[in-house]
Amino acid sequence: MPELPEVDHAAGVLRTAAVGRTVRAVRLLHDALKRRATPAALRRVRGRAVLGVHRRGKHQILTLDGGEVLHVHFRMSGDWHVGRAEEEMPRHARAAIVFTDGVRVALVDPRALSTVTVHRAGEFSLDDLGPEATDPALDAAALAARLARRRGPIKPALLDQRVLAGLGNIYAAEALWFARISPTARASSLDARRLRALGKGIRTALARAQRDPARYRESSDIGRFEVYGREDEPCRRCRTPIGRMVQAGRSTYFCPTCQEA
DNA sequence: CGTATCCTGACC
DNA sequence: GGTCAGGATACG
Repeated sequence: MPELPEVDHAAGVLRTAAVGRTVRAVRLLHDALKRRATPAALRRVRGRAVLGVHRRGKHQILTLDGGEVLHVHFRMSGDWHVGRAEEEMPRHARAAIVFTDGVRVALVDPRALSTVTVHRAGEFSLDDLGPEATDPALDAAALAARLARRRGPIKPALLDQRVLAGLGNIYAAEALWFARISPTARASSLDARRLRALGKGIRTALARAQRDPARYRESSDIGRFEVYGREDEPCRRCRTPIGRMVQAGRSTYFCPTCQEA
């Protein structure tokens, strides 16, 4: 269930499993994923060694020794399962990378919205992505520049990966709560003080999750988030019941009292 | 800018 | 049966 902390963790799992191994085959097991990569493209990665695994925003990038790139995005519900080729495929496996030594990394994704694509040497880029949400250089001035032309509300702007790479629906809400900024505040109208708070809020929200990677696996534990999913429960700062609204088709949770418009 | 769409599963 | 889900994108 991937937001940035989960993808970062998953990329580490993939790195451990894949780097230094040689691809025997990449298999796509669901029609939705097959639509994005031709059999010919998949054949091109056979026999290639994995040089590295990198994360950029919520993207995972495997670089191969022929310069090809295998690009994976989990979207809503992807995760890796590491096993061996002779084992039964896990439930909801939608793709698998099988290595020549028998190690198999399966992409488990109940909703089958993940993407796996193959790119020839030099033909892959993520140039449209904004700076990493976790980048310490993302100060008030940098945020102001990213948000200057966004006339709409701040919350949907934070979800736009061209503005910032890596922030998702949960941590956008969390960051705004930490920064005490209303999700409806106009993005381009935030003053320097609130931009500083926002930068800090983004880092606080993400760092908290990154710090204890085990915690993200527990789906129902109380206290995992400050506002996300807490509609009608008391705000942890001011006890006002947390509100919920829909912005750009996504749920936004917020405190109507201590997050200023 | 918001909305619809891709998918499946969990829950009411 | 309907609603919702942690993402991205095509479209109006």
